[in-house]
Amino acid sequence: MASTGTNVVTRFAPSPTGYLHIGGARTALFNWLFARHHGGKALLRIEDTDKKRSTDDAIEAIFDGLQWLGLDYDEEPVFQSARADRHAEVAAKLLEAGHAYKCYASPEELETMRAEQRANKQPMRYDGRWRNRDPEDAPAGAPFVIRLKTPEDGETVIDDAVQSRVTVRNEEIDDYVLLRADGSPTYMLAVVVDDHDMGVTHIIRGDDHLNNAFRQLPIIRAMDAIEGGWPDPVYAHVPLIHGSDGAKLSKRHGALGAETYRDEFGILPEALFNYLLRLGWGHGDREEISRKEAIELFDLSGVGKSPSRFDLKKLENLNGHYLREADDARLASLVIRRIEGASGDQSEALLTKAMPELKTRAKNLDELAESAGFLFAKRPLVMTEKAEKLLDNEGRLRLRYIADALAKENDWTTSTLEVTTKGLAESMELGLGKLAQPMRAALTGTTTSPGIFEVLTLLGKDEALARIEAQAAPTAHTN
RNA sequence: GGCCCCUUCGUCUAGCGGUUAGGACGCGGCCCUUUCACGGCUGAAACACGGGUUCGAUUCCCGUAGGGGUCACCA
Repeated sequence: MASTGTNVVTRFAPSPTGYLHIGGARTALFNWLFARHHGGKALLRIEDTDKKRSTDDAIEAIFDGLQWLGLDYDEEPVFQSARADRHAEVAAKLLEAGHAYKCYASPEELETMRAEQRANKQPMRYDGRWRNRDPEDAPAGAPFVIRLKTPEDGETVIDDAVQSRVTVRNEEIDDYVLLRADGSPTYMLAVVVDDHDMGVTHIIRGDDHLNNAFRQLPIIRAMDAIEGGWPDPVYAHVPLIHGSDGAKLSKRHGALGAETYRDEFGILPEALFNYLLRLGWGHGDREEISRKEAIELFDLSGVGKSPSRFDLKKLENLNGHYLREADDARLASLVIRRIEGASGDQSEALLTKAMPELKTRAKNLDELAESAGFLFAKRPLVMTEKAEKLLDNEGRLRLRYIADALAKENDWTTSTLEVTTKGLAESMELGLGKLAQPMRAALTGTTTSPGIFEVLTLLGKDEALARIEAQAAPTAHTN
């Protein structure tokens, strides 16, 4: 089926040694987008061959991260560890057909070989010492590995969909191990076999695998020679994401899991989706791109060849954009658990009501939660230092007048309150700000908040007046 | 060290022989304004270097420098 070449099949193949880090997430995104763009299939494979480093928690974290980003897959995930027999079967075919051979060199022997190569400044490669040796020479009952017999002459050319034409001389590629002494497959064998069996047509992955492609291709070509039906896949090696210092993003180097962006940084999935899309891929001037548009626009020709650096500032800017677009009730449900003293349907309803005013002022969910704090604060409010300064004698005196005026207000709506307050300011020959700022301090305990009349209505007449009263001078004649 | 890849504002990028080198984030200024945001306007900011090819190079070729990746019975 893969030989028809018309149906696109991509795969994301993480190894579950940790969370879904940001580079993996982008690789997953590109694969998914490419498949969706072409109406093909997006597949998922867990490369859990290394049992020692793979954990169930990591697998869960990866599924969770992908789901959060909205990347879905067309078939059940393939677990590489379950396919060891098939990998061994292919190795046996290669061996039988003379494309592979048994190597009896011990790990210690190979280590000294490398040490010598290093000392002589030679390239460190397996020297093919068992390639043409008579199997009769094998020490009886000694363990052996199976190595691929790679071409010695000529060169291999890959027309990479991102890197364009890349050529490597075949002598650079050594006879690497396919099957370990214990009969288990190596990664190099497993990927090739799995990609073939899954019908993968386009291999989109980080360019740290570019060199691997030249090692994997010989397996594919050998199997194609043996039984046919093993076409070359299209390779697309995407440049890696670097940290702000220009070094490869790794666990030691600030590569965080998707859930960290979600839980700790308060990032919306659509924001990360958009940011990751634009990291390494561009389409003219387009910056804000929806999921739907991304599927329409994405193609490999838009992927750049140079590595990019991760920039949290830009992610947060994008997040602010999506926050403003997001549904109010959804945001309320996301943010409520981040707010002290807020819980239950009533709180959530109030949050939802306040959300249009709050969300223009936040870049992430934490800021959103912080700005909503005043809605749920208990009297007496704790004042910030700046708020305290606004509540000097003068401020408290003004609050006295405001309290008296607003207490008589029956129509507790923003428009009416605005008329009343502005009227009061006028009669006192003060700018509105001279009244609004002390009010803000009294009502929210801070110097920044949504519009003061929105704050009044959100709090309701009783609570608002109580807060103002709590800070107002006892009488209008303190002096 | 061998091999492979990369190089446009600080960052993400547009550009695909002739442009005042465009946009976005961030930064500065102004406007809006009850605070903070949002929004609008605006400013500073880039073709790594050296050779070619060409009437003409950011764009094509070759070097140099710098950066990155990779060299396991890990994946």
